[in-house]
Amino acid sequence: MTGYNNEARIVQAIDCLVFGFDGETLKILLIKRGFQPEKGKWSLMGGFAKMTESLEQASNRVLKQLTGLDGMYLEQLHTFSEPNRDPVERTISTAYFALIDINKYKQQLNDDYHAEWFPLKKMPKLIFDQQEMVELALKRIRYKAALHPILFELLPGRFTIPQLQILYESVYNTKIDKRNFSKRVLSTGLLVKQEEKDKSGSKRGAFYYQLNMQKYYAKFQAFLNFIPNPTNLIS
Amino acid sequence: MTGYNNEARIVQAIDCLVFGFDGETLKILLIKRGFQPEKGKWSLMGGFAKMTESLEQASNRVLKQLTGLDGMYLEQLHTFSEPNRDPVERTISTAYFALIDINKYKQQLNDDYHAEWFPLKKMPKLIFDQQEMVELALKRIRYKAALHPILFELLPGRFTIPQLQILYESVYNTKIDKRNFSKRVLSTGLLVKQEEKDKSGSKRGAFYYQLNMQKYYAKFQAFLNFIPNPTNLIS
DNA sequence: TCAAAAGTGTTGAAAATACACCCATGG
DNA sequence: CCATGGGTGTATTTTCAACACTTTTGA
Repeated sequence: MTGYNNEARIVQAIDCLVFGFDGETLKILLIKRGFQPEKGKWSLMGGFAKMTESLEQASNRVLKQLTGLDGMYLEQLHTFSEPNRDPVERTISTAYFALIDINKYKQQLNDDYHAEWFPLKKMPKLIFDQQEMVELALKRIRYKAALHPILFELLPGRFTIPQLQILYESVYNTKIDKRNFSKRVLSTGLLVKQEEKDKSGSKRGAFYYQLNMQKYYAKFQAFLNFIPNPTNLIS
Repeated sequence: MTGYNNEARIVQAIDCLVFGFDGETLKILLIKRGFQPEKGKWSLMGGFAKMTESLEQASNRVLKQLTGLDGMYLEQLHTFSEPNRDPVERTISTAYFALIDINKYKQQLNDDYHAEWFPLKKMPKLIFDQQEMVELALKRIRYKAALHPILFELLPGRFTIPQLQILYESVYNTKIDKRNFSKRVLSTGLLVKQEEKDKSGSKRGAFYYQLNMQKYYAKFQAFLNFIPNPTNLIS
């Protein structure tokens, strides 16, 4: 026996949803397709699984090509398998989402793929079922970030509490009381106050914080509360 | 252009993790493989995606074959893609888990697949990476059931609060105070008290409850609390 | 000196926990 | 009549939400 006889063999794709935060708003990285079909349209960065690599390896390979980055936060989102989702040929695609520090993103790779960051509200229409992928990823991020500290993946190694608050506010499209917010995040014990201040955002300056990586890994799976009344937000 | 040239084509499998509750403990439905490879060993019920069906359709097809049931709770768990996970041939498998009312399960189908329910603690070793699938499914169920009312899918249309409590206790392998438990579940507003009692478990009898399906669908995504101190349980 | 953002504390309300006794009934 | 499981209430603690003023400093 050298294989499964009589079973269909299907092209297996991956699509990568890359999110970043520029200090103001959550953004997604899209490429301008340089090939058919849908040449010239905006799309997610994708690729195909090779015979000898896992889908995680394929995603990391594609993300490295696109961003120059390794070892970023990457999570399997969902596998999309509608028979007609790809007009070229029956294709099954597993979507992954990545959260990166937008500052580490390698600008010079832009040109190869004509990649561009889009605020989610200004995102162009995407090809195939990619719109659905983005919506699902946003839901997942909002869900998970209400309970787990994933949004730190979007920030540089040092960040201020006001920066962090703007990030949460932009992800949930809401305003949060700053007194309660800082109490909540500091009570997790994940943050270590630095001596230096970030003077770029104000005259007085805001203290930098860093993640305590020990506690970050230890508490990642715990239910923490980052968002007031999450029940009201996630419908 | 009639397809993607030069891309690998891979056999796409699905594996179904079927969970049930017998009033005492959470169980999983396994089949005894009647074919190679690993003939005679216990395994999940699986199948292959046909060219013209989605993976959801494939899972439902396979589950109908196995259990005789339609329309059960079914959720995509994860896609497993290690190149060597299947010794026969490179195969990618998307795992789905189903929660069913064990009483609706059609016993007569047993014989076709030599299917059997196993308490999770007494589960035999499974083939390939199926052990990993079961562990991941359990994690997902525990996670989700702490916040959302999915465990009702395991119960018959009418059930008592003591039955429900035993279910939660067995899923989380813990003891819960019955006064606080009934307060918690009743406060969700999801349960409708019936006039009749279940006399099978005690002389006095326990009132039956039914789900208010309107509210069940409406509140499914909300964060409800079914478990005390979930942070301590889910590590 | 003043505009603009950072930082901090208290109080009341709501939710969660701990805990123990009475009830109904079949045998 | 009694053993067994079903059902319920309260007091305490903890958590969450609402809310406003002072500090710093570059321009």
